[in-house]
Parts: sequence; structure tokens; C-alpha cells
Amino acid sequence: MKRRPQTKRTTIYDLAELAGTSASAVSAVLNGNWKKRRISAQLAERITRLAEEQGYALNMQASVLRRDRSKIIGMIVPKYDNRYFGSIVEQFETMARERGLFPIVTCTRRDPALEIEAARAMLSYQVDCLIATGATDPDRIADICSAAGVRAVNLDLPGSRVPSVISDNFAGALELTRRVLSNCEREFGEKAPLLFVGGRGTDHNTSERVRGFRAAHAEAGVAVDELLVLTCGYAPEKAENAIKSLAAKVGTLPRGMFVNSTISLEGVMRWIRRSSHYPDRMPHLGCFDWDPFVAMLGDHIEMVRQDVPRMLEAVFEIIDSSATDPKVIEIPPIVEKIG
Amino acid sequence: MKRRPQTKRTTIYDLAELAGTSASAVSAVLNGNWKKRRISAQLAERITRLAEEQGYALNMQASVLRRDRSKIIGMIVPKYDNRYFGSIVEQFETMARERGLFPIVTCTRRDPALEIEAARAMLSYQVDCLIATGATDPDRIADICSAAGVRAVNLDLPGSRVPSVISDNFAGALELTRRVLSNCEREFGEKAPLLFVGGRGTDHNTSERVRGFRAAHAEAGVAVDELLVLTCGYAPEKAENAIKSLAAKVGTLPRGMFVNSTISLEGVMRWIRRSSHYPDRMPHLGCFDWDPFVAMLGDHIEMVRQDVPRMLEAVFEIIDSSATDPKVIEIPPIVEKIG
DNA sequence: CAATTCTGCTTCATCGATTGAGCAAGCGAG
DNA sequence: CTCGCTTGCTCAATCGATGAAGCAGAATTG
Repeated sequence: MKRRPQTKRTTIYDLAELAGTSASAVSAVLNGNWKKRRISAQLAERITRLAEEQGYALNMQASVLRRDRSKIIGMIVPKYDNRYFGSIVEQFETMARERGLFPIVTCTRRDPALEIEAARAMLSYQVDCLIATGATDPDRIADICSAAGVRAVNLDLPGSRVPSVISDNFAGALELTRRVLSNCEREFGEKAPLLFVGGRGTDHNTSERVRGFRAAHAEAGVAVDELLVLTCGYAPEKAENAIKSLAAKVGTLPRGMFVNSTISLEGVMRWIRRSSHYPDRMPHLGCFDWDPFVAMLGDHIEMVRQDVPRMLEAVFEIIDSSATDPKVIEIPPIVEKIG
Repeated sequence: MKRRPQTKRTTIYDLAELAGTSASAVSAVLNGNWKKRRISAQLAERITRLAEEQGYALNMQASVLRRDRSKIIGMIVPKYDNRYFGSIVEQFETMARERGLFPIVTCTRRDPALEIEAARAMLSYQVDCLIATGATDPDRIADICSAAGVRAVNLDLPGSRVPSVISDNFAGALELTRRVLSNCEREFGEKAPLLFVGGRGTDHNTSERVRGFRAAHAEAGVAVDELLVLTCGYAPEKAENAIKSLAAKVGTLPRGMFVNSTISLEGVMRWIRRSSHYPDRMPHLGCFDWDPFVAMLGDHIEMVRQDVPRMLEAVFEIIDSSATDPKVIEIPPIVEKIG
């Protein structure tokens, strides 16, 4: 096993030799505590200049191995195919860097096995803290982290072992459903139950949104038709198939829908355009998620936008304060359009 | 500075003590080359079982420090706010994992300084290879990598120092422009020059797309109006402002546009809907990029979808074959709708 | 039966950075 | 001139994993 032949990397020992000093002086200078270590400003400057000239780059592996904290912060995220998770990741990286942490993010494609594997990999890389975003089994991840003495936080979907930051799904869904119900009533002159499409029936967010959906119906004095709650998964094909087979079964679909994510909306829209179920007028839609192009699709769509900046502020507040109690923080989402 | 108090992590030394053997035996067993190191199957099994029971996790920092290859592969990416980069990252992670590599991805928000900082950070983490996606200065990154003896590959935007994989922007733009020109001619009965909006005039992709745009005009015998080539940057606001001030200047805008990315399209669409420039009929649009909801916006939009799977196959082919010559591989994009 | 080979381990140096402990020179006080 | 303090460094152990080299004891060979 040979070293990379091309260019052996410059180490603090090389710099020490060049500067005619010791490696420990170099180390002290390069990580800024040379005052504490009583290195003269002269030597400090010489070493700094040399490091610059030689293009020295710290070997994090060696540094992390020696220190107690790695300053690496991990995040796992289900998908990169929508604005919500995309902005979570961007915001996360920005805020991590502001705190002098190195963010590493990985996408698990909603695959439970990959989620666990990814969490283990992050622990191997000695992350100080792991954020599980939209995880299918947050508690499993929390357990793995806790066994390694690593802090964990849940985002988007809550768990019961560590703190969680999620949207106020009930309130968001309540308001969204209200608007779609009233849009339908305004246009079609009658109160009628809506269709709910998308999401996993077992996940907390979906069940809270269904609860909001029901509450808005109750408020309006409209009975929810249980056949019309399709928690079929998030994927576009699943939403499309669910709605297709429902249409085959019941004949006529409602003039209003609650769609649980832009991803599911993709399938719903596809079906609406392919089938000739709504030849005259588009149904009124409410989408629990936000996308700029969906907003342009027409006036018949209302959206709820999750407040990503506030959610991540809450996440970092937990991290900064070292809170570990498994409380759930709910951030109100933003209802985009004015009905 | 104290160690994490809670749970000190299990190391190979702990396992060695528990198994009554040496750390090197444990190491040999756990990384699978115990046959080569002549460890008995019996001991191997005992160690494996113990590791399982104790929830042992390899310390990658220590392991990487000792080995010559880190098996970490880095990628920098400009943004997570569109399907193109999102699918690049997902595909990259999947393919990296298939090869037993650990992917680390970071987003630089089109900030040149952050790009360099991110590249340096990745080198500190001893990546074996760095993929610079849509970098503003790929050659700078390649130089930094080369100084550290690390391989680099450019994706989406080409450089001159290391291999690059990009879309065939000229061909894609040519075909897209042809379609929009012919859509306009069909509807409005006259050949007229289109508007080009979005992208940086200095980047290779944009200039190739402008070249394709011009070639299609030439082919159709239509003169390109130089005032109508707005390479104003990618951001929605920039596209919106550019088009707004152009409208103020020239009065009437063309009935067809070539929009250079979905991100710029966001601004263009916003302007179209806010201004009353096209009260009767929407202009025909061609977008060099793909998004499912844009596709639903109407028949007046044509899209070119970059072939992400083939692009990443090409990237990994370069990596697997250790090619280093700075050739540019152009992957034909897919023209989505049939005009 | 001695010489050699094979088996199944252990020992120890090493990767690069960090940090507590320690050492020598200089300087001021007594 | 000596004692003690400060200044400005160096030394060496350490983090955890890896693998070349080496070393007993058993098995095989001539």
C-alpha cells in the first residue's frame, strides 16, 4: 500500500521543518490559539505565511481523531425532488457553517433500510449531532445515536426519544381545507365533502392533516366521506393510481381536493389532465406544500407553505441549548394565497 | 477538555479485550481480510458476534487517517431549488454508494467564494475525488485539487484542466429554438425573432445556448435582434427585471421566448402574469430545463430535459477509468414534448 | 529425528494533529 | 549574585485503525 504518488500533502511537520520550529508550534498557530500557547507574534506570522505559500490544508481526519468534538453535523433527508426539502438543506448548510460546523447531508429516498445505513455511516464519521428529516423511523435513529452518545433532533416528522421540530400540520390543514371548502361553495353553490390524497396513513404529519381536514369539514357541517381519504403514499404514481381506481369505483369525484404534498400533486394533476373527469372546470385544490410553478397553475389552487427558516432556527436553538427532552415544537405554516 | 461523558464509544481495543485477543486481529476480522491474515474462523466468528453485541461502529476518521484512500467522494452543487440539480445529487449519491464510496455533497449557492471554501473543506476531509457541478470557476477548483493530488471532474459547466461532462447545449438550444419559432409561426403566421432570457453571458452553457438560438434563427432566415438577448443571470428577480426594463424600452416584446432554466422561468412567468403585456394570448416559450409543473402550465411551453442519468454514468466512467485528460463529453438532452 | 513449512496469532510503528507537561533563557527583585 | 517569575518555545503521549514483520507451536517432509 503506497501513498498517493503525485503530491504528498503538506503536513504541520513539513511546515515545522521549513520554519525551523516544532509541529506543536505550527498547530497552535494554525488553529488560532497561539496567544494561549505563548507563541511570539513573529513566529506566528512566519508560520502563517509559510502555510499560505505551501497551500497547507489541515487533515480533518487527524484533527477530529484527536479532538473530542468533530464539529461535523449530519442531516438525512428523504428526497431532493421538491422545494421543501431543498430549502431545508440549503438553510441547514448555511446555518451550520455560520456556527463553524461542517454539514454533511445525505438523501435516503424514503428507504427505511437506507435511512438506518446512512445514520450509521454518519456516526462512523463522528458527527456531533444528527438531524433526521422526514424519517420513516425517527426513534430507531435516535436509539442508534444515543448508543453512540450522539445528539439527535427530528425535523418534519416527530419522534418520541429526542426533540422534534415540525409544522403545525393540524392548523395548516384546517385552514387549507376551510379555504378549499369555501372556494367550492362559492363556485358551485353547495357544501360538499372534499377528497384527501397523498401521504402515508401511518405518519404523524398525514394523520394530523387528516384531522385538520376532518375538523374543517365538521366546522362547515359537512360529513367526511371515508372513501375519499386516500393516504396512498407520497409518490406521484401512487396518488395517480389511487385516484384513478377511486374514480372507477365511485363514478364521480368531488369538485375539491386536499393534496398532501407537491409530489402527490404531480400525480393528481397528471390524472386530472389525462382523464376527462373534469372537462368543463378544474376542481378546487389545496396543496400542503409550496412550489412556485404550482402557484402559477391557476387560481383554483391554494397552498400552504411550511416555514423552513423558522423551523431551522428552532432546530439550531435546540442544538445550541443542548436540549434533549423529547418535546415537539410546532411551527405554524404560511397560507400562501389570499383566498 | 474531556471526552464525551455519556458513552465512550467501543473501539477495537475494547473488543480485543473482551475477546481476549489483539486489536489487530479484531481489525482484520472486521474489515473482512481475516483469511489473508490467517485468523481462524472460530475467532473471526467470536469477534464478529461481540462487535454486533457491543454495537461497535468503526471510527472512520481513524481508519481514513491510516489508509491511503479515503473512499470519500465529494460534490459541490450550486443550488437545491430545481429538479435538475436535485436529480443530479440523488443520482450521484446512489451511484457513489453502489461503488462503496461515501458521498458528501455541499451547496454553494452560486457564491464563488463559498465554492472555493467548500472545495478546500472537502480536501481537508481527504476526498479521493471532487465533482464540481455548475461551478463558476471550475479551473480554480481543479487547481486546488491538483495541488492536493486529488482528482476532479466538472459537471454541467466545463473547465479546461480536468474532464468535463455537460449537456449538448448547442444541439438542445437549436432544437428548442426551432420548435418555438415554428410554434410562433404556426399561430401568428409570421416568422419573427425570439427573446432570449436568463443565464450568465460568460458561462459556457449560456453562450452555447445562445449560439444554438442564433443558428436556429439563421436556419429559418430570421435575423436575431441583439437587444433581445438578455443574459442577465439565473435568479428569478434578475430575469423579471431584465424583461421589465426591456419592455419599458422597446414597447412590444416578441411572441416567443427562449428561457434559460426553470429558475429564470420563474421570474419570466411572474412578469408575464403581473404585466398586461400579453392580455389575449400567452407567448410561446421554450425552457432549457425540465420541471413537471412547468410542463403542466400549458401547451405554449416546450422544454429540454438534461439527461441526468447518462451524465452521471459518464462522470463515473471517468472516475472508474481514472481518465484525467481535460476532454469535454457532451450528452444530448431530451426534448420533452412533441411540438 | 532434524529441518522446514504452515498456522494463528501478537507486537509495534504509523497516519497527522492536539495538548499537558516541561525546559531553557531572560529579566527584575532582593 | 541568586531566586523566582515570565516568555517562548519543545517533547512526547494520545486519538483508533491498520498492516508489515515477527514469533511460537504444530504439522509435514526428507
